This record gives sequence, structure tokens and C-alpha cells, in this order.
Amino acid sequence: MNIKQELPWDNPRFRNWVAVARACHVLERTLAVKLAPLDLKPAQLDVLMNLYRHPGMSQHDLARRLLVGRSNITMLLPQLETRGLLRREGDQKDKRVLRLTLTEAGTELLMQALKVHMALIEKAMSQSTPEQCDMIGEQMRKIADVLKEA
Amino acid sequence: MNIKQELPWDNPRFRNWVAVARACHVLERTLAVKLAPLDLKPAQLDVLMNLYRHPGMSQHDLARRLLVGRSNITMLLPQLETRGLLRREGDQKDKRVLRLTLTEAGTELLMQALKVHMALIEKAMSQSTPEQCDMIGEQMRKIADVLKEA
DNA sequence: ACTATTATGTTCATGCTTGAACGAATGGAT
DNA sequence: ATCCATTCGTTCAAGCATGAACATAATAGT
Repeated sequence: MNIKQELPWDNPRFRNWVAVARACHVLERTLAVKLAPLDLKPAQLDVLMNLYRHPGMSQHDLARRLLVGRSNITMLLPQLETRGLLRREGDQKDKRVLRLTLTEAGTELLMQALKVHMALIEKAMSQSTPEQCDMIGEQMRKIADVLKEA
Repeated sequence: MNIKQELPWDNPRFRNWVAVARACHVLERTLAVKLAPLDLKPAQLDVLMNLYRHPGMSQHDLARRLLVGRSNITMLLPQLETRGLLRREGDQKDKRVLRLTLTEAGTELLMQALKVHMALIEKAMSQSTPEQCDMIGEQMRKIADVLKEA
């Protein structure tokens, strides 16, 4: 029984990926804390960001962009809609889809939240040179692409 | 009203961090799928890995390592203990703490799971040269450190 | 010795996310 | 026109993670 395979902790790729995962986890958690005063969670911020950049999205498109299930969106939106941060309007052509758009209030809250988010990311990424930063982004996009097909 | 601040999507640091977060998310999700045949979730794998490397840990130590709350550990362990993957034994010196150790079965299952995990990480990180890979790990460790104090 | 403080683990209510099952709307094939 | 398959959104039950409140044990101060 060859149970003593090459153990991962000695593998640079493994060790380094663990570092990536930890950094993500910590930043996500920190963001949640810093966002609390705005009564906003990271997932909700993601929604607002995507609607700002792509007004008129359907819920399905939004789900695919956020890499979550459609039902998640269904559970997520009513809170934001009730708070008057976004609108859901039925599409005329296709009566199945709901088109999503930010309201004024939603845009304003988003800008507040972005200040917090940006400050955090600045703090994190200012450790790296611009070249390192770009390289990291490039590699990560490759990773996402490679795994998407898996 | 200076609401039109410098918008983040044009900021390299922001764009690149988003890529990091997405890559993490995708890999985590993929890992969950590939781990399903072993009836193991990523969080449970993390537990097994840490117990393998640090036998005799307390639940508190484990929680700090995994960056989760203590109650999370309490909810997580019984499933693994019932399956005979680990043991919880009271410390003699300090009757508050429970010392955690993997069983034979736990170690064996861990090795199975590590094959899956490693294969996935190999696939992801093989996109980068060893130098790039190390650099990424180094930067990420810096980020985790910087944010820990925040 | 006695009290106050701290540390460990548990319980519980809450909220988030998921996946499966569903209804309604659309589009295509015959 | 009529099925059939597909797509979009919803509902629901289940599993996880969290934080607050708690009980017990250890420790420090007096």
C-alpha cells in the first residue's frame, strides 16, 4: 500500500495555493466586518457591482456571473428590492425574464461600499509592485478558465 | 456630490484581486464536486489535513488555524468522529480541552482526498512557472499578514 | 482561601447557499 | 397546430457557518 505518496506540504504549488485560499478567506471576512455599518454583506455588494456595470441583466445572467445558483439570486434580491436599492421589471419580449436595474439609492450605497472595498484591496495589494499585481491577476484568470472546463 | 470617484474597475489592483477571488471560488466549488465520491466536503478535508500535520491539537487551535469560529468546529467534528475518522480525548492536565487525533481510517481517507486535491491544484497552478508560483504564494502570505492586524 | 477574570467547548437561533422539484413561458420539430 | 425540449424564475428542505449566551475549568489577584 503506497499510502505515503509525495506529501503535498512539500509541494510548492500546494503550499502556494493554500496561501491564496487563506488570503481570500481573510479578505472576505474582513470585508464583511467593514461592510457591516452599511448593513451590507459581500454577496450583496457583488450584486450591486454587477448591476451597476451591466444594467438590465436577467437574474440568470447575474447568477452565472456570480458563480452561484439561480435560487440563491431569488433569495438574495427581495431584501435589496425592499430596501429600494434595485428594481425588477418584467421583460416585454420574453415574459419569463426579469430585468434588474439599480435605483438612485442603490447606486449611492454602492459608491459608499466601494470606498470600503477599494480601501481594503489597496491595503492588501499595495504589498505588490504593479508588475507583480498584474502577473497575479493574469495567472488567476488563467486558472479560472482552466477550471471552468473541468 | 462627488459620487463619481475613481471607479474601481479601472483600477488594476481591484481588477486583479477580483480575479483572485474568482479563481478561489471556482477551485473551491470544483473541489467540492470532485470530493463528493469520498463523501467529504472541503471544510472536512481541511480538518483532516490539519490534524494530520498537528496531531493532538485542541479544538480551539484547530478553529484558529481554519479561520473559523469555535462553534463551527463543534458542529463539524461529530460527523467525522462518528465515521471513525478521528478521536477526541480529554486532556489530563487541562480538563477543558479535547485533544484531536486522526485514526487509521481517517489517515487513509485523507490520502485518498489529497490525491484529488493535489491533482486539482496541479492543474490550476501548472499554468504558472515555478517562479511565478512562488511569487504568488509570497504575496498572498503578505496579504494575509497585513489583514490579520486590521 | 476567595473572588474575578480568562479560556475551552457547547447550545441555540439566525441567515446563507445549495440542489431538486416545480410552474410558466419560449422555441423548434413534425 | 401540437408536442417536446429548453429556459427562467420560484419554492422548499437540507446542510453549513456564525455569533451570542452559557457551563465548566483554570488562573491570577488579593
